[in-house]
Amino acid sequence: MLRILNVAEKPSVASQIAQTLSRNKPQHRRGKSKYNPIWEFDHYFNNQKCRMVVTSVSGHLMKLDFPQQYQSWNMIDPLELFEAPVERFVDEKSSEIAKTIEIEAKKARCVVLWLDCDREGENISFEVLEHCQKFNNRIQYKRAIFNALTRQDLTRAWERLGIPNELESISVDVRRELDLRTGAVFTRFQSKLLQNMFLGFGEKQVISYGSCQFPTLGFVVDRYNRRKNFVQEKYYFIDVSIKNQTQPQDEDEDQDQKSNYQRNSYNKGRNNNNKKLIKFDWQRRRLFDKFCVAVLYEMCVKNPQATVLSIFKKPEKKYRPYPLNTVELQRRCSKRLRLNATMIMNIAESLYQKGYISYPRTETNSFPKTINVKNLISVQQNDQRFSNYVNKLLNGNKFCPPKHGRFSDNSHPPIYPVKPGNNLQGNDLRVYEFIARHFLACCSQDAIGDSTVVTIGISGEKFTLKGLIIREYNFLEIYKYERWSDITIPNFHEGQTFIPESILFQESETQPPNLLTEPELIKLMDKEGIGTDATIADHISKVQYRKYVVKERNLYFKPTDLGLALVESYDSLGFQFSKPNLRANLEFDLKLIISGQKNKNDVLQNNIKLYKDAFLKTINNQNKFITKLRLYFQINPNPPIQNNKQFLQIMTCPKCGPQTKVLLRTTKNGKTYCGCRNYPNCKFSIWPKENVFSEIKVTQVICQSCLRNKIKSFKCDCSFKNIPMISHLEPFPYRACIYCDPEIAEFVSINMGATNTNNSNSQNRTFN
DNA sequence: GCAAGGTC
Repeated sequence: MLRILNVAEKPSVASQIAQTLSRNKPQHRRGKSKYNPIWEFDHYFNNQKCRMVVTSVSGHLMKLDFPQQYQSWNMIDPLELFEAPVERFVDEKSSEIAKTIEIEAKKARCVVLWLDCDREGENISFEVLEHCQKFNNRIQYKRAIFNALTRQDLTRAWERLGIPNELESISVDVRRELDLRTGAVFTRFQSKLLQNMFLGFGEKQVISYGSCQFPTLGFVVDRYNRRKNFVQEKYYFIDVSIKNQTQPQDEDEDQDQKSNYQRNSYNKGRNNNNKKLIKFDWQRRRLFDKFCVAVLYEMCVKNPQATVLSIFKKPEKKYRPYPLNTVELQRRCSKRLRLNATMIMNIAESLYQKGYISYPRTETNSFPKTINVKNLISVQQNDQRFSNYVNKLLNGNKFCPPKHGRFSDNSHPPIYPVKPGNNLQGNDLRVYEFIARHFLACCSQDAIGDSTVVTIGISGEKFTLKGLIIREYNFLEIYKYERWSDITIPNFHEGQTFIPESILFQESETQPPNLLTEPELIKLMDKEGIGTDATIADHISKVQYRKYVVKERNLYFKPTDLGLALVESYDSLGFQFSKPNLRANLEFDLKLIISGQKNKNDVLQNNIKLYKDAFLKTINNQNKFITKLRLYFQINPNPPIQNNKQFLQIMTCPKCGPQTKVLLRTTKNGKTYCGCRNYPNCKFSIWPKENVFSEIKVTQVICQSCLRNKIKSFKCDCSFKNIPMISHLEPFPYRACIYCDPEIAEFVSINMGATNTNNSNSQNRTFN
């Protein structure tokens, strides 16, 4: 029978597809990975009976990385990582999943790719496809395109299978490669520089750079600096109050008061408790010109009679929230429950695994038509905390269909509770309860009130007072995370006049902004496109883990010296690493790749050039960079390695050919030598007997002697053109061939390593 | 020992 392999992005989706298409009768068996089972059932494909095999990966199947010879931080110049080859291979962590797919692909005629319908999903599609084709090069393939995991969507996707979108996938390849290269280059560079040059950094302390980490850090630093550099300014305003629960007086009730105002700020109620006063807002709010406010104030005091100019009444609403997506879950829980985003996501993940809530990684904030929200509401009927309210929604007239937000990931619905959370405890309970209350709130009506805005005039100045009477709390009854309060004010009528309780000349100062809180940071990252709903929490954790940022009082993010030093160092060179622009520009380019307006290589090469130029500039201006760092850290008087000489290219490798360089290197024991970049594949190396390599320079001179004799016999194609010269030999500079000059031979030994020739004498030969 | 993005 025709056998079709179906692969989803995660086990839950595989299960959903199998349940739906099989009409709830799939057979279940274990795969090689215990987390990714296989479902089987009979089905029809183009009216032909087929055997469906449905399984899943867990996110990306493959990993992108440099080949093994580029893994050494000590032996590889970070600069090389801009051009070094990169390899895509099955991630060790996914090896069992890959095995399942291999086995099933061998037996299948066709693979249908049910990966999430987003950029990453498109990329994973090609990873899965490539892996299938490796073991079955005749396998056919199709892409299932679906917007939700509903029967309707899945069935339609099955009936109208398409092809994977290669451009979308390519855009992800570009992002991955750039993130890898730039991350590795700058991480190694900064880590080594700080470890070697400054005190206080452990040999293993990684000072990472990442295209999302740095903007995240940048947001924190930016707010910190705005606060630090804030200049307080005095401002002035007029404060008009009336007595609370006092009916306004008629104008001629107390003529004596007027004369009192003329003397000074008169406060009729000064013996009363101030809390009993109701303050009007000055329509000018505040002015920075003291004299100006003083003049206006004097006018008011001289003629303090207030006249009610207008009374404006209108209904007012407090809007219920949109259906919950991941970013809002993190932002709101972080704000209201004071949990950090990583913790929230871990809890949400575990609630999802235990079946309490729907899939928690979603961008979608509107419910698809296929989901009956009333059924979801009824889930909460048995929960004592919610049963009364649920009753009002389902049996009263309090239900209102949720609003439609404008975000969608075309795959997952908003987050909602799936079963009652009666047994939960601690933070699990708090997060669950938030999700449940939020869900019920978004199925409720907006809160309704009546607002009254009273405007009065005193000597030409206007003051307003706003009152609010809440008529129906509606969603606020269940959503305890938001407040809306009655503001009771006395009754006024237009044209009415009265003498205020007090008119005061007030001065105050502008306040610096607070340090950044986690909900604010989440909002900024989301807005500026730093990270995704699923990774924002990771980036926030990472900048703390890396000690760039600390959280104070479990509330405010503050940059550390390290965080500030890094941002300022790159800033001093004019690089916007800590700003969101670079990432945003890349995102823009990726969209152009997808729309076919730019090609992969252009974007890749342009961006590599951008970062490479920045890196070269960083190295060439290391002093500038280091000067900034010295403001925060002390120089290590005994640096372990001469960092700047670490990666000098000495010559091309006589064994590997002109593409491969021989580099100046240092052993763990601090001994300097030259070694082929291709180590451990090539063991060619030059060992000085004394430490004579510190001044090695490369020349373009060809050694005629070598061409004719010894070297050639070692199959070292001596067409290499570079001859090191060693400076401490007289006359300076001493210029000679490192291979055949007897003077040099006294100072160096050359290890050719194992060669492919049959000449066993050629191994480990020295020059003596 | 490095990134960001999927995911368990």
